[in-house]
Amino acid sequence: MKTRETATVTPPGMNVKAVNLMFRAFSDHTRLRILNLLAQGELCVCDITAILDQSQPKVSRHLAYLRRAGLVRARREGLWMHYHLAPANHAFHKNLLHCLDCCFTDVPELSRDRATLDQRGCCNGTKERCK
Amino acid sequence: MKTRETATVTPPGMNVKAVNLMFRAFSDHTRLRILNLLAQGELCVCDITAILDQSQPKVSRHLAYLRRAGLVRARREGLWMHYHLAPANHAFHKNLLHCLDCCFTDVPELSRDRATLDQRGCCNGTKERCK
DNA sequence: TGACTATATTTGATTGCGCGTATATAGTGA
DNA sequence: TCACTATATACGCGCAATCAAATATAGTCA
Repeated sequence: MKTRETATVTPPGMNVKAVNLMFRAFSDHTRLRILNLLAQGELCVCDITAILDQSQPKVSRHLAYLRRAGLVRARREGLWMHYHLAPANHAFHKNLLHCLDCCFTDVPELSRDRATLDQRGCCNGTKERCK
Repeated sequence: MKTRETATVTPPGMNVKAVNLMFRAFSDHTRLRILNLLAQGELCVCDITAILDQSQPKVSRHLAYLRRAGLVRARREGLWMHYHLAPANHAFHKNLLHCLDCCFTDVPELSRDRATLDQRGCCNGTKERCK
């Protein structure tokens, strides 16, 4: 087994280092926008790239960061990598996800991103080449 | 009026920048330990310095950071500066404070700090020179 | 006023982070 | 096998954050 998925998941008993890692994951403009989108449901990289209007390497780099922090998980389907939020196994993690659902509804940039997602949909549904 | 206290408080309608500032404030080892202590009640700089066993300039620098982020407030009493958590005026801010109260009880380093505070007390009570 | 104490800030070096660019990898289909 | 697509990673740069040490500020008391 080459994937170290389980090793990167935050353990139930957290230390300060793991806590910092999660906070840092939320402390970046682009990563916060990505997490906000994934809170709406699973998306592939090309969707995120298109909605955020950011370069593909940049988005991939941040997704790798979020994976290492135990905040997102990936699922491969052919060429596409689908990302979704990792289930929270700690009160702290749950609390952060709660922010995405409830506390950031009035942050203009994040609601704009959600609106873009709504009207654009995700290529996952159509299985067509990414717009 | 020279103090810009009100200008640094997070506005009710938050933008991504303000959100990042708050997350960043929680993303540092020392600052997280300070916030954890202040969640137990008001403390002066010499108390924090002694409990965390960190240099005074380092603690003051991080307290200034937390003040700029709108997370703590200061009150002068003679030579002593007393710091306390700022009241939360946004759901997101409330949620972060909730982490200090509930989500981090099982983080070893933070509970150790709280235990040290309990047995040592704060110089505020005795008004004596700082140990 | 001057000595003393608690706290704040500056300085200069170092480290970490995010970026764009280029390149590598992995899967598909001919 | 080869061409193509989606995604991931390596490299090098510039900027921001952190630190220790030194110094400045502000308040107290004689």
